[in-house]
Amino acid sequence: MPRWVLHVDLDQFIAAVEVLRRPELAGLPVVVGGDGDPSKRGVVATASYEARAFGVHSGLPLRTALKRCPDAVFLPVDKPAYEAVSDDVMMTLREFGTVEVLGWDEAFIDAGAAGDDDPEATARSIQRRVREATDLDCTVGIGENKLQAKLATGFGKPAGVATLTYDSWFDVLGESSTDALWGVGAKTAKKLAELDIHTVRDLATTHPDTVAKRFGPTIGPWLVRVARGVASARVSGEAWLARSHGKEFTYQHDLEHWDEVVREVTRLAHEVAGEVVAEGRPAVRVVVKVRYAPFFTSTHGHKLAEPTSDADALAAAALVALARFTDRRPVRLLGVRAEFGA
DNA sequence: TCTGGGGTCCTAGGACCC
DNA sequence: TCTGGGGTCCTAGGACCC
Repeated sequence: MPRWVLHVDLDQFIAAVEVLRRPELAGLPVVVGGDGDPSKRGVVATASYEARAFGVHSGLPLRTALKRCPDAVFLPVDKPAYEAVSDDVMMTLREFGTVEVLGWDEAFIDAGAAGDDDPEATARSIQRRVREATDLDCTVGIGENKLQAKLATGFGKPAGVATLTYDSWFDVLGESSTDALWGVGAKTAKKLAELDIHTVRDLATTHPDTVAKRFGPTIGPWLVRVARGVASARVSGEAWLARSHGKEFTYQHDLEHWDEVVREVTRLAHEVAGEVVAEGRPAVRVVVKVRYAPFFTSTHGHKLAEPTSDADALAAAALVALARFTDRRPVRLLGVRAEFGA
C-alpha cells in the first residue's frame, strides 16, 4: 500500500482573508498588493477569482491591474493579519498528522503515518475542519510523494480534491510543457526547448547525462527525476531555521543622490538588525542589493570579521559592501540581507 | 506588463593552498 | 622558471517559489 502525502493549499488565501473581515467585499473583484494605491509602483500579491476574470493575477504591476479592472477594490498587504490566520490553519492541519509548512497558505501533511487507506476521505475531513475553524476553503492534492501531491492540487482548484500517482503521472502530465513541473520556470523551459525537450514526457525519457551537460550534475539529473514524478515523500515537522533575513524597498521616485543611497542602506541595515536580534543567532555576512533605474540589479556582500547581531556593526558592513558599487546611476530599489552561519 | 518583497538553493569562477 | 591537479572557501549571479 502506498504511503500517501497530502498537499493543502488555501484558495485565493490573501483575498479570502480580506473578504472574511469585510464581508461586503464578497463577490467583488478584490486586488491586494503594495500599499493599496494602484497608481504606485508595486505588484499584485493576490487577486480574487472575480478580479482574475479581468486578467489580473499575482505579479502583475498594480498600474496594469488598475487598467484591466478599474472597478476592483484595491487593498494594502497586511502581513500580520495573514500570519495570524495562517497560524490557525496550520494548527488545524496538525490534527491530521505531521505538517510541513510551505508558506502562509500551503502545507504538506503526512496522513499516511496514521495508516491511512482512504486519503480522499481524509482530504474531505481536512477541508471540513479548515472551513469550521477558519471559514476558508482549501484544495487538497494527494500523491505518493510531495511532488505528486503538490501538482495534484492544481487539478483540484478550487475547493476540490485531486490525486496524482506514479500510475497516472504520464496520463495526466506527459504532454504538458515542462514548466508545468514544480521547480521548472520559464528560463529552464526555454533552455530545455533548445535541447528539443518540450514536454514532461520528453524530459522524463532523456538521459540524465544529457541534461547534466547543460544544467550541471545536480540540477540536470534532478530535472529528469522531477519529470518522472520522482521525489521525496518525507514530510518534515521540524521547525524552520531561517538562512537569512532581509529588507528591500522600491522607491516611488528613484534616488538620484548617492548620499541618499548611503542613508537608506544604513536605515535598512538597522531594520534588518532588529530581525537578526529577534532570530537569536548572529549574522555572518551582509549583502547589499542595488537595482538601478533601468532595472539592472546587482549585489555585493561583506563577510563580518566575527558573527554579530549588533546594529551598528551590521550597518558598517552594509556600507563596506555598498562601497563596492561604483555605478552612480539613479537607484530604484535598495536591499540589505543578513545571512546566518550554517 | 515599466516590472514587490520575502526567501531558498545551485553554479561558476577566482583565490589560495598543497 | 611557460606552468599539473585537486580541494576548499568565497563571491556574484541565476533561477525558482509563494
